Amino acid sequence: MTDAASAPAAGHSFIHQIVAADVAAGKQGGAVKTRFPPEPNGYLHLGHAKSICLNFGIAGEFSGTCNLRFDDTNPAKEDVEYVDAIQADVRWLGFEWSALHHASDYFEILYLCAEKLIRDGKAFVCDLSAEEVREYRGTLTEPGRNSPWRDRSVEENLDLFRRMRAGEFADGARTLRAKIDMASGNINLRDPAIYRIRKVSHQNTGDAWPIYPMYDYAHCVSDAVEGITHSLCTLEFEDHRPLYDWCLDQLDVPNMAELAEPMRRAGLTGRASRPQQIEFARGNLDYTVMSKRKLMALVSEKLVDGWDDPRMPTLAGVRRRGFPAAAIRAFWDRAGVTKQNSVIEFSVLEGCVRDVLDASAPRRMAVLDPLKLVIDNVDAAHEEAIEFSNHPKNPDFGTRKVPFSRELWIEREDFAEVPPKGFHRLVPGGEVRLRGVGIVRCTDLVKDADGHVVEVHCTLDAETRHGMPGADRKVKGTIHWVSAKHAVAAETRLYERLFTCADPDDTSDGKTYADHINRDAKRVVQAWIEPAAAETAREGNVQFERLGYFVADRLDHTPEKPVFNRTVTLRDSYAKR
RNA sequence: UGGGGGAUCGUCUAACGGUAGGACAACGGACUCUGACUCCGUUUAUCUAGGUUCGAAUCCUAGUCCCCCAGCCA
Repeated sequence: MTDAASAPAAGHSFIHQIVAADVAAGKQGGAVKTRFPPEPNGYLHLGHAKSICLNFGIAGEFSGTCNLRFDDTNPAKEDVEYVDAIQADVRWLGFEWSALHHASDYFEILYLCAEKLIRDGKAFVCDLSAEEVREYRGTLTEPGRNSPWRDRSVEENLDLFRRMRAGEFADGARTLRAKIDMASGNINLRDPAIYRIRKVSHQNTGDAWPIYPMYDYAHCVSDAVEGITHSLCTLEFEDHRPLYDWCLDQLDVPNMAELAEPMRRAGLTGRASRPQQIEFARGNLDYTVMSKRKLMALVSEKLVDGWDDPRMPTLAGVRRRGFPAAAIRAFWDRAGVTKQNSVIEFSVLEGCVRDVLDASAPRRMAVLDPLKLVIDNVDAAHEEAIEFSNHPKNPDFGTRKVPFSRELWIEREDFAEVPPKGFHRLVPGGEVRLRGVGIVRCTDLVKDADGHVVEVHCTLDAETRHGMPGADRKVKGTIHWVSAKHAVAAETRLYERLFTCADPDDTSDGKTYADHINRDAKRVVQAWIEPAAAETAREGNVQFERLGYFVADRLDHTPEKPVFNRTVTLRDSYAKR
């Protein structure tokens, strides 16, 4: 990251340019304050990670701050389980918020602002039912009609709104609506509801409020009272921006003296701002789904083993899969930030994961599909510990001892009685190097009644032992192994992509995402691993040489009963042929 | 046929009137006690049509295609 070419793309995004220009012009006193505002109604996924990286990234680059704010204005959908999980996920991703807030902490402020709108004749209490409101709204091509309640007096509106707040009316009986323009081409401006009656207990405020503010109204005010300068959100909010601006222009939050005390009570110590909303495109990935509804369905229909299933694109899922947080961050840097809808290939993410893991994961040996290899010229009682380096390039990783004996497990696919063209591994009469040991020649096979090879015999060329003068002799292949006597049994969970097609959201062929689920995306295999691998700490990444990167499961793994999840395979230019 | 956005290699992105560049993918090759890593090389792009200009991905005009919006969800 030393030159412009390798600098993070996000650093040169159009948003970066806007912010840089604002800072240079001294807007907002040159301050940069952002926020990541999830609704606590589900787990965070890779798409959220883009927003997190962007918001915290921009704040970091401009020496600003970034808040975590729970956009919890709809108690019916929200739960503390999610507010806890979201905090854990943001921290795991590697970010620390400047302040933690809830939109619900601002209910009093929001209420005061609504009264101001009413006093200024900019909002009214509407008695229309939900269906009636829909009828009055018009359509995309026809203007709407004014509500018959639109011209109530300020006094009546104030009285009614206070009684809404007092809980006098039933759910859905009335709403508070902004008085804007029922003929606007932008439907968001056709007198949108800003408060609704919902006698539902809230995960943060309990039963204190029978009315709850709507997103468009609550979000801009929340941004303003937190002193946010740049409010970054996704493209679908572009036509909400006029409403965002309308509310703030009517309210002039920074100059509302009556907010000083409530802001202090909400833990807000800074000055309010006049924030600006900037929209960017969501980040989509192929071979997965990212909508909360579909992820929720995968969990509730038990198509996966929970929100943190390693097949899930949730942050909890990719974490359990073994994707390092640094790889997720690098991925969103590579993907960039623009206003173009796009679907990024999963291989870009895998590339980032391999980059990080190649540098950071210690090497170990494991055999997933064992075939017995007997070295006839090694004594049956022979045991030795061979020293292996833990990383091929970085000596800082140190070394470990790997036990070696007469009988080994090798990978079944590393032996072929009739080798395909280009096969570099063990064949009858052929030679191959046993990693760290020396060159062996296959001398014999043992087959079962069905003709399957169950045991391979070979002899070790003593001159080629590691450290011996003949060790440099070239052979085409090197294979990994585990000493049968010393091997530790481990459960390995092999994962592949969750969907069989690149765009599971595409329903043009009459199928839905559920029809494209890859039922074989999880395979559990009993493996033999070298003793040092069993000692891996939970959530520790390793590379099982020639197989892939694996992570010791953060919940189930113990040195006695090791459990590894396959994070990603190694690139394999042979398998592709 | 209302409003708001967007179109550059297969994918993601850079360019801010001056050599269409990078990453990932793919394909070759070198190296290798991981068919990994690393290194080298190759293929492939400005939605269309006009216009302005010495020069256009960029500016103008007219089209085309794609995305979002009619919750008392966010």
